[in-house]
Amino acid sequence: MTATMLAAAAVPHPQGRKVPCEKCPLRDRECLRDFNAKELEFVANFKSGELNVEPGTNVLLQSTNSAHLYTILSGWAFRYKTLPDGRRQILNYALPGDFLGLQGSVADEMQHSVEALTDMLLCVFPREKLWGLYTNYPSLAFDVTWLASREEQILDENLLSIGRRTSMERIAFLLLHLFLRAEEIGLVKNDAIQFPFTQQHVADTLGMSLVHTNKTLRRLTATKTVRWKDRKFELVNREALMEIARYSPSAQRARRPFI
Amino acid sequence: MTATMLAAAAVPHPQGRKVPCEKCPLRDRECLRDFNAKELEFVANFKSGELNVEPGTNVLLQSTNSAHLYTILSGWAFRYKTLPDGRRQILNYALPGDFLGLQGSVADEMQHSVEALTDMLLCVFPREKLWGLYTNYPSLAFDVTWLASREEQILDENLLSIGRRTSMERIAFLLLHLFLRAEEIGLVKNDAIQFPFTQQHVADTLGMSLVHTNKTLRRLTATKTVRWKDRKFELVNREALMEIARYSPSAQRARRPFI
DNA sequence: CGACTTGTTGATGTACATCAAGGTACGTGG
DNA sequence: CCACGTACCTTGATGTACATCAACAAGTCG
Repeated sequence: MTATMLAAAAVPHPQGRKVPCEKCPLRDRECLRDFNAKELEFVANFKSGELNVEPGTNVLLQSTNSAHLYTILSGWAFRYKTLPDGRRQILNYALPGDFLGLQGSVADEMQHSVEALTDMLLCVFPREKLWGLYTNYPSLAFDVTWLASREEQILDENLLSIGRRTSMERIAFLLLHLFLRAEEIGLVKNDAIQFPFTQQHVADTLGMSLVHTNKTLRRLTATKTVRWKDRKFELVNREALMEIARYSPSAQRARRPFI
Repeated sequence: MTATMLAAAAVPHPQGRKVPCEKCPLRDRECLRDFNAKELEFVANFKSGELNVEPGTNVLLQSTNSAHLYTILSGWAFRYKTLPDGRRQILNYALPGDFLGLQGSVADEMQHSVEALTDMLLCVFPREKLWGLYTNYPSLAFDVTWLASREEQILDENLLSIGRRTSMERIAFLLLHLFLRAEEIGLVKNDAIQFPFTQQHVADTLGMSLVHTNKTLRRLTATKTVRWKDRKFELVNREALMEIARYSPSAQRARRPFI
Protein backbone atom coordinates (compact mmCIF):
# COMPACT_ATOMS: atom_id res chain seq x y z
CA MET A 1 0.00 0.00 0.00
CA THR A 2 2.65 2.49 0.97
CA ALA A 3 6.39 2.51 0.80
CA THR A 4 8.26 1.12 3.73
CA MET A 5 9.86 3.54 6.10
CA LEU A 6 13.59 3.71 5.96
CA ALA A 7 14.93 3.00 9.38
CA ALA A 8 18.09 5.03 9.70
CA ALA A 9 17.57 8.43 11.27
CA ALA A 10 20.15 11.06 10.63
CA VAL A 11 22.42 11.55 13.59
CA PRO A 12 23.18 15.24 13.56
CA HIS A 13 26.91 15.57 14.03
CA PRO A 14 27.48 19.11 12.93
CA GLN A 15 30.80 19.23 11.24
CA GLY A 16 32.73 22.45 11.49
CA ARG A 17 31.11 25.17 9.46
CA LYS A 18 31.94 24.95 5.82
CA VAL A 19 30.12 27.76 4.10
CA PRO A 20 30.31 31.10 5.91
CA CYS A 21 26.91 32.77 6.05
CA GLU A 22 28.06 35.70 3.94
CA LYS A 23 28.53 33.19 1.17
CA CYS A 24 25.41 31.16 1.82
CA PRO A 25 24.13 29.77 -1.49
CA LEU A 26 20.65 30.96 -0.60
CA ARG A 27 21.70 34.60 -0.55
CA ASP A 28 21.79 34.78 -4.34
CA ARG A 29 18.13 33.97 -4.67
CA GLU A 30 16.37 37.18 -5.47
CA CYS A 31 13.16 35.73 -4.07
CA LEU A 32 14.57 36.10 -0.56
CA ARG A 33 14.77 39.33 1.34
CA ASP A 34 18.11 40.85 2.21
CA PHE A 35 19.78 40.65 5.57
CA ASN A 36 21.36 43.62 7.21
CA ALA A 37 24.80 43.26 8.75
CA LYS A 38 23.52 42.81 12.28
CA GLU A 39 21.12 40.07 11.28
CA LEU A 40 23.80 38.34 9.31
CA GLU A 41 26.12 38.38 12.26
CA PHE A 42 23.48 36.86 14.49
CA VAL A 43 22.58 34.16 12.02
CA ALA A 44 26.24 33.31 11.57
CA ASN A 45 26.41 32.84 15.31
CA PHE A 46 23.10 30.99 15.37
CA LYS A 47 24.37 28.42 12.92
CA SER A 48 26.15 25.53 14.60
CA GLY A 49 27.24 23.64 11.50
CA GLU A 50 26.13 21.79 8.45
CA LEU A 51 24.67 18.40 7.78
CA ASN A 52 24.86 16.36 4.64
CA VAL A 53 22.29 13.62 4.18
CA GLU A 54 21.55 11.02 1.52
CA PRO A 55 18.24 10.17 -0.10
CA GLY A 56 16.06 8.08 2.19
CA THR A 57 17.53 9.48 5.39
CA ASN A 58 15.09 10.54 8.07
CA VAL A 59 16.11 14.05 9.00
CA LEU A 60 13.44 14.23 11.67
CA LEU A 61 11.42 11.41 13.15
CA GLN A 62 7.86 11.30 14.44
CA SER A 63 7.62 10.81 18.26
CA THR A 64 11.17 11.92 18.91
CA ASN A 65 12.56 15.32 19.65
CA SER A 66 15.46 16.78 17.81
CA ALA A 67 17.80 19.28 19.41
CA HIS A 68 18.19 20.98 16.08
CA LEU A 69 16.42 23.15 13.61
CA TYR A 70 17.36 23.04 9.96
CA THR A 71 17.31 25.33 6.99
CA ILE A 72 17.58 23.56 3.67
CA LEU A 73 20.52 24.84 1.64
CA SER A 74 20.02 22.35 -1.18
CA GLY A 75 18.00 19.26 -1.98
CA TRP A 76 14.43 18.02 -1.62
CA ALA A 77 12.64 16.34 1.28
CA PHE A 78 9.09 15.53 2.30
CA ARG A 79 7.20 15.74 5.57
CA TYR A 80 4.94 12.82 6.39
CA LYS A 81 2.97 11.07 9.10
CA THR A 82 2.24 7.39 9.51
CA LEU A 83 -0.56 5.48 11.21
CA PRO A 84 0.44 2.61 13.52
CA ASP A 85 -0.45 0.07 10.80
CA GLY A 86 1.86 1.70 8.29
CA ARG A 87 -0.47 3.83 6.20
CA ARG A 88 1.50 6.86 5.15
CA GLN A 89 0.39 10.39 4.34
CA ILE A 90 2.82 12.86 2.82
CA LEU A 91 1.94 16.31 4.14
CA ASN A 92 4.17 18.59 2.14
CA TYR A 93 7.48 18.82 0.33
CA ALA A 94 10.47 20.85 1.51
CA LEU A 95 12.81 22.70 -0.83
CA PRO A 96 15.84 24.96 -0.43
CA GLY A 97 15.04 27.89 1.82
CA ASP A 98 12.50 25.92 3.85
CA PHE A 99 12.76 25.57 7.58
CA LEU A 100 12.44 22.22 9.36
CA GLY A 101 11.71 21.31 12.95
CA LEU A 102 9.85 24.32 14.33
CA GLN A 103 7.08 22.10 15.67
CA GLY A 104 9.57 20.54 18.04
CA SER A 105 9.98 23.93 19.70
CA VAL A 106 6.30 24.12 20.38
CA ALA A 107 5.37 20.55 21.28
CA ASP A 108 7.34 18.02 23.26
CA GLU A 109 7.95 15.75 20.35
CA MET A 110 7.69 15.82 16.60
CA GLN A 111 4.30 14.92 15.21
CA HIS A 112 5.71 14.09 11.80
CA SER A 113 8.83 12.79 10.09
CA VAL A 114 10.96 14.31 7.37
CA GLU A 115 12.72 12.17 4.79
CA ALA A 116 15.27 13.30 2.22
CA LEU A 117 14.43 12.69 -1.43
CA THR A 118 17.84 13.71 -2.74
CA ASP A 119 21.23 14.48 -1.33
CA MET A 120 20.69 17.45 0.94
CA LEU A 121 22.79 20.09 2.55
CA LEU A 122 21.25 21.37 5.77
CA CYS A 123 22.17 24.38 7.86
CA VAL A 124 21.94 23.37 11.52
CA PHE A 125 20.71 25.58 14.38
CA PRO A 126 20.56 24.54 18.02
CA ARG A 127 16.99 24.72 19.18
CA GLU A 128 17.78 26.47 22.45
CA LYS A 129 18.99 29.55 20.64
CA LEU A 130 15.57 30.15 19.12
CA TRP A 131 14.42 32.16 22.10
CA GLY A 132 17.40 34.49 21.72
CA LEU A 133 16.29 35.09 18.17
CA TYR A 134 12.88 36.19 19.41
CA THR A 135 14.28 38.51 22.08
CA ASN A 136 16.94 40.18 19.96
CA TYR A 137 15.88 39.96 16.34
CA PRO A 138 12.18 40.62 15.91
CA SER A 139 12.61 40.80 12.15
CA LEU A 140 13.95 37.25 12.14
CA ALA A 141 11.24 36.15 14.55
CA PHE A 142 8.71 37.51 12.13
CA ASP A 143 10.38 35.54 9.36
CA VAL A 144 9.89 32.36 11.36
CA THR A 145 6.22 33.20 11.76
CA TRP A 146 6.06 34.00 8.06
CA LEU A 147 7.41 30.56 7.22
CA ALA A 148 5.01 28.83 9.60
CA SER A 149 2.12 30.72 8.12
CA ARG A 150 3.13 29.90 4.57
CA GLU A 151 3.32 26.23 5.48
CA GLU A 152 -0.19 26.57 6.85
CA GLN A 153 -1.37 28.05 3.56
CA ILE A 154 0.05 25.17 1.62
CA LEU A 155 -1.59 22.68 3.95
CA ASP A 156 -4.92 24.44 3.54
CA GLU A 157 -4.60 24.16 -0.21
CA ASN A 158 -3.67 20.49 0.11
CA LEU A 159 -6.63 19.79 2.31
CA LEU A 160 -8.91 21.37 -0.26
CA SER A 161 -7.30 19.16 -2.89
CA ILE A 162 -7.64 15.88 -1.11
CA GLY A 163 -11.05 16.67 0.26
CA ARG A 164 -12.77 18.19 -2.74
CA ARG A 165 -10.81 17.97 -5.95
CA THR A 166 -11.23 14.99 -8.30
CA SER A 167 -8.26 12.69 -8.74
CA MET A 168 -7.42 14.37 -12.04
CA GLU A 169 -7.56 17.85 -10.53
CA ARG A 170 -5.53 16.65 -7.56
CA ILE A 171 -2.64 15.36 -9.59
CA ALA A 172 -2.64 18.38 -11.87
CA PHE A 173 -2.66 20.67 -8.86
CA LEU A 174 0.16 18.90 -7.06
CA LEU A 175 2.45 18.84 -10.08
CA LEU A 176 1.73 22.48 -10.82
CA HIS A 177 2.24 23.46 -7.20
CA LEU A 178 5.62 21.77 -6.97
CA PHE A 179 6.67 23.13 -10.32
CA LEU A 180 5.83 26.69 -9.27
CA ARG A 181 7.63 26.36 -5.96
CA ALA A 182 10.69 25.02 -7.71
CA GLU A 183 10.48 27.79 -10.28
CA GLU A 184 10.31 30.40 -7.51
CA ILE A 185 13.71 29.32 -6.23
CA GLY A 186 15.28 28.99 -9.66
CA LEU A 187 15.25 25.22 -10.12
CA VAL A 188 13.38 25.31 -13.42
CA LYS A 189 15.07 25.64 -16.80
CA ASN A 190 13.10 25.85 -20.06
CA ASP A 191 9.91 24.91 -18.27
CA ALA A 192 11.52 21.62 -17.27
CA ILE A 193 12.85 20.21 -14.01
CA GLN A 194 14.09 17.01 -12.41
CA PHE A 195 11.46 15.74 -10.00
CA PRO A 196 13.08 13.48 -7.40
CA PHE A 197 9.93 11.61 -6.38
CA THR A 198 7.98 8.65 -7.75
CA GLN A 199 4.33 7.89 -8.45
CA GLN A 200 4.21 6.24 -5.05
CA HIS A 201 5.01 9.59 -3.44
CA VAL A 202 2.30 11.27 -5.46
CA ALA A 203 -0.16 8.60 -4.38
CA ASP A 204 0.79 9.01 -0.72
CA THR A 205 0.48 12.79 -1.01
CA LEU A 206 -2.95 12.73 -2.57
CA GLY A 207 -4.51 9.92 -0.57
CA MET A 208 -4.83 7.66 -3.58
CA SER A 209 -3.68 4.14 -4.45
CA LEU A 210 -0.67 3.65 -6.65
CA VAL A 211 -2.68 2.00 -9.39
CA HIS A 212 -5.26 4.73 -9.56
CA THR A 213 -2.54 7.37 -9.49
CA ASN A 214 -0.90 5.73 -12.46
CA LYS A 215 -4.12 5.56 -14.46
CA THR A 216 -5.02 9.15 -13.69
CA LEU A 217 -1.52 10.29 -14.53
CA ARG A 218 -1.83 8.64 -17.95
CA ARG A 219 -5.07 10.48 -18.52
CA LEU A 220 -3.35 13.72 -17.53
CA THR A 221 -0.36 13.28 -19.82
CA ALA A 222 -2.83 12.42 -22.59
CA THR A 223 -4.02 16.03 -22.40
CA LYS A 224 -0.56 17.11 -23.57
CA THR A 225 -0.32 19.76 -20.86
CA VAL A 226 2.64 18.07 -19.17
CA ARG A 227 5.29 15.45 -19.82
CA TRP A 228 6.79 13.35 -17.03
CA LYS A 229 9.22 10.60 -17.93
CA ASP A 230 12.31 9.28 -16.19
CA ARG A 231 12.09 11.87 -13.43
CA LYS A 232 12.09 14.73 -15.89
CA PHE A 233 9.01 16.90 -15.70
CA GLU A 234 8.07 19.38 -18.43
CA LEU A 235 5.30 21.93 -18.31
CA VAL A 236 3.93 22.09 -21.84
CA ASN A 237 0.83 24.23 -21.40
CA ARG A 238 0.74 26.20 -18.19
CA GLU A 239 -2.65 27.82 -18.63
CA ALA A 240 -4.33 24.56 -19.59
CA LEU A 241 -2.81 22.81 -16.59
CA MET A 242 -4.01 25.59 -14.29
CA GLU A 243 -7.47 25.08 -15.75
CA ILE A 244 -7.41 21.35 -15.12
CA ALA A 245 -6.08 21.87 -11.60
CA ARG A 246 -8.72 24.48 -10.77
CA TYR A 247 -5.81 26.59 -9.70
CA SER A 248 -6.73 30.00 -8.35
CA PRO A 249 -3.58 32.12 -8.53
CA SER A 250 -2.78 32.46 -4.87
CA ALA A 251 -1.93 35.83 -3.45
CA GLN A 252 1.55 37.10 -3.94
CA ARG A 253 3.72 37.19 -0.90
CA ALA A 254 5.12 40.60 -0.12
CA ARG A 255 8.57 39.31 0.61
CA ARG A 256 10.15 36.08 1.63
CA PRO A 257 12.42 35.74 4.64
CA PHE A 258 15.92 34.52 4.33
CA ILE A 259 16.55 32.37 7.35
CA MET B 1 -23.11 18.86 -2.50
CA THR B 2 -21.98 21.53 -0.09
CA ALA B 3 -23.80 24.16 1.89
CA THR B 4 -24.26 27.50 0.26
CA MET B 5 -21.99 30.29 1.35
CA LEU B 6 -23.58 32.97 3.39
CA ALA B 7 -23.05 36.27 1.72
CA ALA B 8 -22.89 38.83 4.48
CA ALA B 9 -19.38 39.52 5.66
CA ALA B 10 -18.93 41.01 9.05
CA VAL B 11 -18.17 44.68 8.91
CA PRO B 12 -15.81 45.25 11.80
CA HIS B 13 -17.09 48.27 13.61
CA PRO B 14 -15.27 47.97 16.88
CA GLN B 15 -17.53 49.24 19.54
CA GLY B 16 -15.91 50.86 22.55
CA ARG B 17 -14.14 48.31 24.68
CA LYS B 18 -16.47 46.51 26.97
CA VAL B 19 -14.41 44.02 28.89
CA PRO B 20 -11.12 45.40 30.23
CA CYS B 21 -8.27 43.00 29.58
CA GLU B 22 -7.65 42.41 33.27
CA LYS B 23 -11.11 40.88 33.36
CA CYS B 24 -10.87 39.03 30.07
CA PRO B 25 -12.95 35.84 30.32
CA LEU B 26 -10.06 33.87 28.87
CA ARG B 27 -7.82 34.69 31.82
CA ASP B 28 -9.61 32.22 34.06
CA ARG B 29 -8.72 29.28 31.86
CA GLU B 30 -5.96 27.42 33.58
CA CYS B 31 -4.88 25.98 30.26
CA LEU B 32 -3.47 29.38 29.28
CA ARG B 33 -0.25 30.82 30.52
CA ASP B 34 -0.20 33.89 32.72
CA PHE B 35 0.58 37.38 31.56
CA ASN B 36 2.84 39.68 33.47
CA ALA B 37 1.79 43.26 34.09
CA LYS B 38 3.79 44.66 31.21
CA GLU B 39 2.36 42.21 28.73
CA LEU B 40 -1.12 42.88 29.99
CA GLU B 41 -0.67 46.58 29.54
CA PHE B 42 0.51 46.13 25.98
CA VAL B 43 -2.32 43.81 25.08
CA ALA B 44 -4.82 46.21 26.57
CA ASN B 45 -3.38 48.85 24.29
CA PHE B 46 -3.22 46.44 21.37
CA LYS B 47 -6.90 45.75 21.62
CA SER B 48 -9.01 48.19 19.66
CA GLY B 49 -12.44 46.89 20.60
CA GLU B 50 -14.81 43.99 20.49
CA LEU B 51 -17.00 42.48 17.87
CA ASN B 52 -20.15 40.51 18.31
CA VAL B 53 -21.24 38.30 15.42
CA GLU B 54 -24.14 35.98 14.74
CA PRO B 55 -24.10 32.42 13.44
CA GLY B 56 -23.52 32.35 9.69
CA THR B 57 -21.56 35.59 9.61
CA ASN B 58 -18.35 35.59 7.64
CA VAL B 59 -15.76 36.97 10.00
CA LEU B 60 -13.08 36.79 7.32
CA LEU B 61 -13.53 36.31 3.60
CA GLN B 62 -11.34 34.53 1.04
CA SER B 63 -9.72 36.93 -1.51
CA THR B 64 -10.17 39.98 0.67
CA ASN B 65 -7.91 41.51 3.23
CA SER B 66 -9.07 42.42 6.66
CA ALA B 67 -7.49 45.23 8.63
CA HIS B 68 -8.06 43.27 11.81
CA LEU B 69 -6.87 40.29 13.73
CA TYR B 70 -9.20 38.53 16.13
CA THR B 71 -8.95 36.51 19.27
CA ILE B 72 -12.03 34.48 20.04
CA LEU B 73 -13.41 35.28 23.47
CA SER B 74 -16.42 33.01 23.10
CA GLY B 75 -18.21 30.98 20.45
CA TRP B 76 -17.33 28.59 17.63
CA ALA B 77 -16.34 29.21 14.03
CA PHE B 78 -14.84 27.29 11.17
CA ARG B 79 -12.19 28.08 8.57
CA TYR B 80 -12.93 26.97 5.03
CA LYS B 81 -11.99 27.34 1.39
CA THR B 82 -14.18 27.08 -1.68
CA LEU B 83 -13.47 26.16 -5.29
CA PRO B 84 -14.88 28.45 -7.98
CA ASP B 85 -17.70 25.98 -8.66
CA GLY B 86 -18.80 25.98 -5.03
CA ARG B 87 -17.22 22.85 -3.62
CA ARG B 88 -16.38 23.61 0.00
CA GLN B 89 -13.68 22.24 2.26
CA ILE B 90 -13.72 23.00 5.95
CA LEU B 91 -10.11 23.24 7.11
CA ASN B 92 -10.43 23.53 10.86
CA TYR B 93 -12.65 24.77 13.65
CA ALA B 94 -11.90 27.77 15.84
CA LEU B 95 -12.76 27.92 19.53
CA PRO B 96 -12.26 30.43 22.35
CA GLY B 97 -8.60 31.35 22.67
CA ASP B 98 -7.90 30.83 18.99
CA PHE B 99 -6.43 33.53 16.83
CA LEU B 100 -7.87 34.50 13.45
CA GLY B 101 -6.43 36.37 10.50
CA LEU B 102 -2.68 35.93 10.84
CA GLN B 103 -2.39 34.78 7.22
CA GLY B 104 -3.50 38.22 6.11
CA SER B 105 -0.34 39.63 7.69
CA VAL B 106 1.80 37.37 5.61
CA ALA B 107 0.02 37.29 2.26
CA ASP B 108 -1.75 40.09 0.46
CA GLU B 109 -5.15 38.60 0.83
CA MET B 110 -6.85 35.87 2.81
CA GLN B 111 -6.70 32.43 1.30
CA HIS B 112 -9.64 31.18 3.30
CA SER B 113 -12.86 32.34 4.92
CA VAL B 114 -14.05 32.08 8.49
CA GLU B 115 -17.71 31.65 9.36
CA ALA B 116 -19.30 31.81 12.78
CA LEU B 117 -21.18 28.73 13.96
CA THR B 118 -22.63 30.37 17.05
CA ASP B 119 -22.88 33.83 18.49
CA MET B 120 -19.30 34.93 18.97
CA LEU B 121 -17.49 37.57 20.92
CA LEU B 122 -14.26 38.60 19.25
CA CYS B 123 -11.42 40.68 20.58
CA VAL B 124 -10.24 42.98 17.78
CA PHE B 125 -6.64 44.00 17.09
CA PRO B 126 -5.54 46.35 14.32
CA ARG B 127 -3.21 44.49 12.02
CA GLU B 128 -0.65 47.28 11.78
CA LYS B 129 0.17 46.95 15.45
CA LEU B 130 1.40 43.40 14.99
CA TRP B 131 4.89 44.55 14.15
CA GLY B 132 5.09 46.51 17.39
CA LEU B 133 4.27 43.30 19.20
CA TYR B 134 7.25 41.61 17.56
CA THR B 135 9.63 44.44 18.36
CA ASN B 136 8.61 44.99 21.96
CA TYR B 137 7.13 41.76 23.28
CA PRO B 138 9.08 38.73 22.10
CA SER B 139 7.16 36.52 24.48
CA LEU B 140 3.93 37.50 22.78
CA ALA B 141 5.53 37.13 19.37
CA PHE B 142 6.50 33.62 20.35
CA ASP B 143 2.91 33.00 21.38
CA VAL B 144 1.77 33.98 17.91
CA THR B 145 4.24 31.53 16.42
CA TRP B 146 3.06 28.93 18.90
CA LEU B 147 -0.51 29.36 17.73
CA ALA B 148 0.49 29.17 14.05
CA SER B 149 2.45 26.03 14.70
CA ARG B 150 -0.36 24.40 16.60
CA GLU B 151 -2.73 25.15 13.74
CA GLU B 152 -0.22 23.46 11.46
CA GLN B 153 -0.21 20.38 13.68
CA ILE B 154 -3.97 20.14 13.51
CA LEU B 155 -3.92 20.50 9.74
CA ASP B 156 -1.30 17.75 9.49
CA GLU B 157 -3.53 15.47 11.51
CA ASN B 158 -6.51 16.37 9.33
CA LEU B 159 -4.58 15.65 6.18
CA LEU B 160 -3.66 12.25 7.53
CA SER B 161 -7.33 11.66 8.29
CA ILE B 162 -8.72 12.61 4.94
CA GLY B 163 -5.91 11.00 3.02
CA ARG B 164 -5.49 7.72 4.81
CA ARG B 165 -8.15 7.01 7.40
CA THR B 166 -11.32 5.12 6.48
CA SER B 167 -14.60 7.01 6.66
CA MET B 168 -15.37 5.41 10.02
CA GLU B 169 -11.99 6.33 11.46
CA ARG B 170 -12.30 9.82 10.02
CA ILE B 171 -15.57 10.61 11.71
CA ALA B 172 -14.47 9.08 14.99
CA PHE B 173 -11.27 11.08 14.87
CA LEU B 174 -12.96 14.38 14.11
CA LEU B 175 -15.53 14.05 16.86
CA LEU B 176 -12.88 13.00 19.35
CA HIS B 177 -10.60 15.82 18.28
CA LEU B 178 -13.24 18.48 18.70
CA PHE B 179 -14.38 16.99 21.97
CA LEU B 180 -10.85 17.08 23.37
CA ARG B 181 -10.25 20.63 22.25
CA ALA B 182 -13.51 21.72 23.82
CA GLU B 183 -12.63 19.84 26.98
CA GLU B 184 -9.26 21.57 27.13
CA ILE B 185 -10.93 24.95 27.39
CA GLY B 186 -13.59 23.82 29.82
CA LEU B 187 -16.60 23.48 27.53
CA VAL B 188 -17.34 19.87 28.49
CA LYS B 189 -19.52 18.85 31.40
CA ASN B 190 -20.10 15.21 32.33
CA ASP B 191 -18.48 14.03 29.13
CA ALA B 192 -21.14 15.91 27.19
CA ILE B 193 -21.18 19.09 25.11
CA GLN B 194 -23.30 21.08 22.69
CA PHE B 195 -21.86 20.77 19.21
CA PRO B 196 -22.97 23.73 17.08
CA PHE B 197 -22.42 22.08 13.70
CA THR B 198 -24.39 19.73 11.47
CA GLN B 199 -23.64 16.56 9.55
CA GLN B 200 -23.13 18.74 6.50
CA HIS B 201 -20.22 20.42 8.29
CA VAL B 202 -18.75 17.04 9.18
CA ALA B 203 -19.09 15.96 5.56
CA ASP B 204 -17.39 19.11 4.30
CA THR B 205 -14.61 18.69 6.85
CA LEU B 206 -13.90 15.10 5.95
CA GLY B 207 -14.24 15.30 2.21
CA MET B 208 -17.29 13.04 2.15
CA SER B 209 -20.83 13.30 0.85
CA LEU B 210 -23.66 14.06 3.22
CA VAL B 211 -25.35 10.73 2.62
CA HIS B 212 -22.24 8.73 3.25
CA THR B 213 -21.48 10.77 6.33
CA ASN B 214 -24.90 9.97 7.67
CA LYS B 215 -24.58 6.25 7.05
CA THR B 216 -21.14 6.09 8.59
CA LEU B 217 -22.28 8.11 11.57
CA ARG B 218 -25.07 5.59 12.16
CA ARG B 219 -22.53 2.81 12.12
CA LEU B 220 -20.41 4.73 14.60
CA THR B 221 -23.22 5.40 17.04
CA ALA B 222 -24.13 1.73 16.77
CA THR B 223 -20.83 0.97 18.48
CA LYS B 224 -22.17 2.76 21.58
CA THR B 225 -18.97 4.74 22.00
CA VAL B 226 -20.72 8.06 21.41
CA ARG B 227 -24.17 9.59 21.34
CA TRP B 228 -25.01 12.57 19.16
CA LYS B 229 -28.58 13.78 18.99
CA ASP B 230 -30.09 17.23 18.72
CA ARG B 231 -26.70 18.91 18.81
CA LYS B 232 -25.82 17.25 22.10
CA PHE B 233 -22.72 15.12 21.91
CA GLU B 234 -21.82 12.58 24.59
CA LEU B 235 -18.63 10.63 24.86
CA VAL B 236 -19.65 7.23 26.22
CA ASN B 237 -16.45 5.21 25.85
CA ARG B 238 -13.36 7.31 25.38
CA GLU B 239 -10.84 4.50 25.02
CA ALA B 240 -12.98 2.62 22.52
CA LEU B 241 -13.47 5.76 20.46
CA MET B 242 -9.73 6.42 20.46
CA GLU B 243 -9.27 2.88 19.20
CA ILE B 244 -11.75 3.35 16.38
CA ALA B 245 -10.20 6.70 15.46
CA ARG B 246 -6.67 5.30 15.45
CA TYR B 247 -5.88 8.16 17.75
CA SER B 248 -2.28 8.40 18.83
CA PRO B 249 -2.18 10.57 21.92
CA SER B 250 -0.48 13.66 20.57
CA ALA B 251 2.33 15.20 22.51
CA GLN B 252 1.49 17.46 25.35
CA ARG B 253 2.07 21.11 24.80
CA ALA B 254 4.33 22.68 27.36
CA ARG B 255 2.22 25.75 27.78
CA ARG B 256 -0.39 27.59 25.87
CA PRO B 257 -0.20 31.29 25.11
CA PHE B 258 -2.84 33.67 26.21
CA ILE B 259 -3.24 36.11 23.40
C1' DC C 1 40.82 -8.10 -19.19
C1' DG C 2 36.59 -7.10 -21.32
C1' DA C 3 32.07 -8.71 -23.20
C1' DC C 4 28.23 -11.24 -22.60
C1' DT C 5 24.75 -13.64 -19.88
C1' DT C 6 21.77 -14.04 -15.82
C1' DG C 7 19.18 -12.64 -11.80
C1' DT C 8 17.30 -8.91 -8.93
C1' DT C 9 15.05 -4.89 -7.81
C1' DG C 10 12.33 -0.71 -8.25
C1' DA C 11 9.41 2.01 -11.04
C1' DT C 12 5.93 1.92 -14.26
C1' DG C 13 1.93 0.21 -17.05
C1' DT C 14 -2.59 -2.47 -17.56
C1' DA C 15 -6.50 -5.88 -16.78
C1' DC C 16 -9.68 -7.53 -14.28
C1' DA C 17 -13.18 -8.20 -10.12
C1' DT C 18 -14.66 -6.01 -5.92
C1' DC C 19 -16.07 -2.49 -2.91
C1' DA C 20 -16.53 1.99 -0.95
C1' DA C 21 -18.48 6.31 -1.89
C1' DG C 22 -21.43 9.34 -4.58
C1' DG C 23 -26.04 11.17 -6.35
C1' DT C 24 -30.90 11.22 -6.54
C1' DA C 25 -34.94 10.43 -4.61
C1' DC C 26 -38.15 10.40 -1.01
C1' DG C 27 -39.10 9.60 3.58
C1' DT C 28 -39.58 11.58 8.77
C1' DG C 29 -39.86 15.00 12.64
C1' DG C 30 -39.36 19.43 14.81
C1' DC D 1 -38.16 24.75 5.98
C1' DC D 2 -34.12 22.38 7.56
C1' DA D 3 -31.66 18.59 9.59
C1' DC D 4 -31.68 13.88 9.63
C1' DG D 5 -32.59 9.11 7.93
C1' DT D 6 -32.72 5.43 4.30
C1' DA D 7 -33.23 3.01 -0.36
C1' DC D 8 -31.61 2.48 -4.90
C1' DC D 9 -28.47 2.56 -8.59
C1' DT D 10 -24.15 4.37 -10.52
C1' DT D 11 -19.42 5.40 -10.55
C1' DG D 12 -14.98 6.12 -8.90
C1' DA D 13 -11.30 3.93 -6.37
C1' DT D 14 -9.10 -0.23 -4.54
C1' DG D 15 -6.48 -4.64 -4.52
C1' DT D 16 -4.44 -8.34 -6.81
C1' DA D 17 -2.15 -10.02 -10.34
C1' DC D 18 1.00 -9.88 -13.95
C1' DA D 19 3.88 -7.68 -17.73
C1' DT D 20 7.47 -4.36 -19.17
C1' DC D 21 11.66 -1.84 -18.78
C1' DA D 22 15.91 0.15 -17.06
C1' DA D 23 19.58 -0.02 -13.64
C1' DC D 24 22.74 -2.78 -11.35
C1' DA D 25 25.43 -6.68 -9.33
C1' DA D 26 27.41 -11.16 -9.88
C1' DG D 27 29.17 -14.47 -12.34
C1' DT D 28 30.86 -16.78 -16.71
C1' DC D 29 33.30 -17.32 -20.82
C1' DG D 30 36.31 -16.10 -24.69
